[in-house]
Amino acid sequence: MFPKKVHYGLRFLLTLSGLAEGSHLGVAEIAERERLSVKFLEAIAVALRKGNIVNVRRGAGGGYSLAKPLKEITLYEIVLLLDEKLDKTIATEGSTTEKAVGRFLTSVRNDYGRLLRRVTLEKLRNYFAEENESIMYYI
Amino acid sequence: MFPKKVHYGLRFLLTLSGLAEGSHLGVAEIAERERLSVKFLEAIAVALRKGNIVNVRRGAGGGYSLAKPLKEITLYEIVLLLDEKLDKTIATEGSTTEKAVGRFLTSVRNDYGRLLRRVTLEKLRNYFAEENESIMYYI
DNA sequence: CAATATCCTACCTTTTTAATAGTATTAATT
DNA sequence: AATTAATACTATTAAAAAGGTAGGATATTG
Repeated sequence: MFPKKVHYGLRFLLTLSGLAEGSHLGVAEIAERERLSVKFLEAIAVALRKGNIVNVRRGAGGGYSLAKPLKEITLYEIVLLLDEKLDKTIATEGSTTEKAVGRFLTSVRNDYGRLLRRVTLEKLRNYFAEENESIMYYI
Repeated sequence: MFPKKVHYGLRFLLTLSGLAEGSHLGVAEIAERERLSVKFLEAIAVALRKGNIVNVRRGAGGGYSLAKPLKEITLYEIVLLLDEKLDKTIATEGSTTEKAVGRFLTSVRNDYGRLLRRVTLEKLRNYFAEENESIMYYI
């Protein structure tokens, strides 16, 4: 249902969220930790930067950091930046059936958008924390 | 956001909803009215029949009819039958970030499913009725 | 200035979506 | 029973989107 870009983007942000205040992490480093393609992750990072989700510091010793805490980032922003499907308009022209179906599906898409806007990445962080706890028990 | 199959399927059902009780309409007839590919619409009709959304009468003089009124059909059923994306499971294995992201996105997908289950095709019919009214004014 | 990291453009491969064609099957009508 | 009108099935193809690669340009720190 969600493209890989969204999955990878969330893992990227999750990794950044573990960073100390004021520090940065490079894409190559993150890609290695997460076992993801460097080049593919680069493109995702650029998109997130353009959407003001992350800050960048270019050049040697640079990398990315979160522009705001996870609880202030909604899933809607992420999906909008990394999955172009959401904003392309549904045709509401043509025959009466076409118009009716177009308006109907548009209203559902709007409801879906509202749903995504209510979900923040704080929930993601909670899942992440849980996973790490359960690993702790093994040790 | 929704594939053509869903758009066409809804137009197909909308056309059937105008039918008198006990009568049937062939795919070729519907495809001509709606200016859709006969063969493509055939495949959609078969899927809807397998999902018990429509009844079929094969052979000469046959065709399709609604198996139940529009208000008893949810958008969830239609999307599930005509868009395979919704039921394929999201991976919740691998690294801790992968698991966390998997669980997070699965929960959102479930919320989306609940949203679709609350939407019935009665709303679609209302939009359709509106469109037809506004045409009436022109005449 | 050298090293390091992002940024940009173009390309390639695989998968999915959309559509088409031909044939087999079913059943009503004559 | 033959004819005809309809759905059902299988295979193929074309176009679009998703996923991934490659190389070099650009910026910035040390």
